[in-house]
Amino acid sequence: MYLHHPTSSELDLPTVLHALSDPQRLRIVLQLAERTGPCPCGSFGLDVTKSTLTHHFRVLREAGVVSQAVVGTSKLNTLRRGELDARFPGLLDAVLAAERTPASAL
Amino acid sequence: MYLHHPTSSELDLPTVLHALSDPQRLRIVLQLAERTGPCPCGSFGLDVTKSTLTHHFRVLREAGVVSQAVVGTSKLNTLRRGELDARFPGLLDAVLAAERTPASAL
DNA sequence: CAAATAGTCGGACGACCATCAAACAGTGAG
DNA sequence: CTCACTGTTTGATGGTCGTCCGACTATTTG
Repeated sequence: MYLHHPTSSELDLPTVLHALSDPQRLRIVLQLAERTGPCPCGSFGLDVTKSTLTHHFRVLREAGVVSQAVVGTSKLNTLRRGELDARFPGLLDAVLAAERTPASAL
Repeated sequence: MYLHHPTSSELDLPTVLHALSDPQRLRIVLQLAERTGPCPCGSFGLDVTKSTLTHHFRVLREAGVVSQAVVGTSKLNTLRRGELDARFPGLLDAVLAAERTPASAL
């Protein structure tokens, strides 16, 4: 079972922005950024079905936002900070900061 | 003919990211950032129909990315840099920089 | 007034999206 | 071996998206 991950130079801005434009996926990315190590799909407390979860992680992986490694029965997810920062400097940080700041804090 | 523009605190991250996730709209935003003053919808050299153009500008305006002012027979568009930077610091700049940098320049 | 210009509106189209339910597959523990 | 766990697959549904066409409105200019 091979999992395709785009290389740094294959990263496409509209595709990445689209991957980040969904609230559930944004929640995943934020938690991934705040955790120290790789973590399985089912550990994000999202209120959606397993199949929907699979879908969201596939979108994130194919956009190049997340990398997935098969370990035993789980898929361990990691934020691809390095690649993202190389191709789109500052983008991920800005998105994370924005997501962390509620509108009320203005 | 009233045009709704969301206020700074009404700006929603997924909505803004979605507005920016389309190649045509990205082109509009980039040109808007590189120009000095407000400019009408038809001045971006996009290869789409007028009605498609209307659609894209509505998406951008309703997301709060662009502000539109009716002047005579045109609608003058301006990038809402201030509001965007206030609510999502660094986001617009990162997107613009990313859009300006081709994948080949790595 | 007539023509040209700038954009809108409604309807249509195919494509894609987020979601679910149900059945399935692989791995690890008892 | 069997059960529990993690995630996949398939198929479906309702919704949204980007796009077009054609008709329309409103403004400016001749």
